[in-house]
Amino acid sequence: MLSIGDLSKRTGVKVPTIRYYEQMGLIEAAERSEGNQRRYERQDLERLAFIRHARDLGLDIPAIRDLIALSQHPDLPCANADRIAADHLSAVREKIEKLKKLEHELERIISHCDGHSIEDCYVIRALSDHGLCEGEH
Amino acid sequence: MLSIGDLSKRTGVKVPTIRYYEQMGLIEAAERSEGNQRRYERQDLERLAFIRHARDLGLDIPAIRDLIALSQHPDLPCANADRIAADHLSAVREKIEKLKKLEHELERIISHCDGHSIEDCYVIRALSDHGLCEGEH
DNA sequence: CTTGTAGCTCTAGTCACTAGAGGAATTATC
DNA sequence: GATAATTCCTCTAGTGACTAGAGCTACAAG
Repeated sequence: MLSIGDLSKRTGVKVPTIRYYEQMGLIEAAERSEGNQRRYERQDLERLAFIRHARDLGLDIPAIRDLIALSQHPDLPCANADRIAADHLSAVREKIEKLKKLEHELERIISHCDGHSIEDCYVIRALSDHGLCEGEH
Repeated sequence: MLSIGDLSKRTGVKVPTIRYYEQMGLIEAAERSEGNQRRYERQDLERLAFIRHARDLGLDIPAIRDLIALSQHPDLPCANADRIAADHLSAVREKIEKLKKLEHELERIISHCDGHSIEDCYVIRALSDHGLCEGEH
């Protein structure tokens, strides 16, 4: 039987976050000690590690809820789980594309600035005048 | 003299967002009509376009506040403005790196899944068992 | 038995908006 | 000039995934 602090140390998920996940329905409400403190078992450890892992991959809570639900029906086809992952992958790729555009624009603006006064500062001027930009954003 | 709606149409910034920017101190409190409605001038249009542009580049509100303050001292050196942009560029690059790692991990997980049952689903298994991952995350 | 740590609940704060309620002002139409 | 439609006002609360803090209780060590 683990306390919430033990669970936290073993999974790297902070104590308030564990309580938050319980509230969000990602983990079942834990059993309690006589003094009303949460007590966990190995099962909960695994569940929380799963959640942690999915969060690290950037999945949001509704997606994780879905994956947990799916994982409890081992006999179903896994197309749905694959779809959740694939959709997330698309979203990640889109974000990368957007950020790359920003990266290039920022590089360009910065490299154009000669570093003298604000009056001539290309950073400020580029922000003031969209016409100095390349591409749309 | 423009109404808030006119300003919104011309800059692409939504009406409530304009009011929000006023509240955040990014734009000065506008003059009011007799009936207490905001009235704007060309100056405000330019300021708002500047803000919009900076937000599109991903700068946060405190950074924009700083840039606005700087832009009002044309005689100062522009090192500070450049630094804000350069710091933001670093942050953008870090995000890209993190997302690329996620992208690869997701690709790997998805490609390993044979698409049959949840029981064997690599997506679910990879989440359950960190040992199946490459790299740290 | 006391002290210190860890636990409990509940509320509010983060960021940059967005949505909605309930009411007043302005503009367009008749 | 009356009415209707649209826009505007303020204020509050909600978003996601936590995080911080207040005020209190439980438990372990010495």
